Amino acid sequence: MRYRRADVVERAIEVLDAHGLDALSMRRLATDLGVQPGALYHHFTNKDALLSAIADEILRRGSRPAEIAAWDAEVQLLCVGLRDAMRRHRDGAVLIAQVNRADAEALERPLRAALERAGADPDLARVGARTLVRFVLSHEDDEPADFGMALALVLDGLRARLG
Amino acid sequence: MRYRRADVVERAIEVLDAHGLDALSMRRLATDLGVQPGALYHHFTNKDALLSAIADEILRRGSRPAEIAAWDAEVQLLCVGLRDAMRRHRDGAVLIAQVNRADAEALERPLRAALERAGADPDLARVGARTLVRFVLSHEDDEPADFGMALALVLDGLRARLG
DNA sequence: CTTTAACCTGAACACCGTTCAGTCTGCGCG
DNA sequence: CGCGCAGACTGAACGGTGTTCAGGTTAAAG
Repeated sequence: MRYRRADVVERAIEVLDAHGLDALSMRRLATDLGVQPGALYHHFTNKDALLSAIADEILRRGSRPAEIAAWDAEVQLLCVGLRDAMRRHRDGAVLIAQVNRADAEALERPLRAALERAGADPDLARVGARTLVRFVLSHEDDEPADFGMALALVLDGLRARLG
Repeated sequence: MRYRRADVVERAIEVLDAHGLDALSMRRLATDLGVQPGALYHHFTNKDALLSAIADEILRRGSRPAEIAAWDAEVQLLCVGLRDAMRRHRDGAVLIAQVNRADAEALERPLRAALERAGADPDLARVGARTLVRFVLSHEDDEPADFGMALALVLDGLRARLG
């Protein structure tokens, strides 16, 4: 059997869901594919690149078309969407947080755009978007009610600055 | 030379500051102490226990006596104190965040107490404290101005609920 | 001076990410 | 059909990692 990049990513996500991020080693994934470990380096320059591809795929599957709504409803929708995408996979938040550390821009962009459209100045939009992303990434394991309460807290803070 | 637990922790912090968390392996630390790797397991049951002891020491050094002040000033002081303690050491936030995942209670307690003293109900105090801790841990590398702005955002959200 | 507990050795086990020269194989082209 | 080629893979190694453990050493207390 010969694989392409996308096949490897898909199988990696299966290993992730079944055994967790700690178990997702290059060797384990290779064995799972019935292939030598070195073969994976034909598809990805290193493990970080593989994890990055997995994160992209997870987020791609979870992305929804933008909706026209009030800015706070839109921000809430983006945050909940991100949270849901993460939570569909074991250790999803840890994985995405790890990748996000290398490329924070990607996740923050839509939130920043929403805040700017709501009238936030660039600094507030940047800081607000970053705060929200990190907030969502760090609340993976919380009860939905707690997450909602915490999100409302941050949104109130933004509301006080946007009117 | 023979060492005690505290000696090992202190040397570990030196290695951390000089070479970063990635370089802080049991072997590296053992070599640095002029000792076999296995010797470290006489002082700590495993690496996590060592990292936990390091985090405790870093936080202990950074702790200050409680001050009597308005609740928001007190909360701000606690957050800034935590941030400062982390930032005194290379990769301090990553290390403490890692340990905090296993024992979140310790860092949240003082904040929760402050919020409860300010009149927050138990749920709000718990969620608020957790949000603040995670917020501080994830903003290690930010400019002080950005950190201040983001903290003000969360504090505003709390103010809107506490009056 | 002896006992005892703390500390450490030396070696091994089972993993990890990564590299690379060489080999195989499926597919399009002539 | 056969050829060539590029993408996919092998097999083996390199230098790391955390961890275990039976046995040896050493400092300090009685």
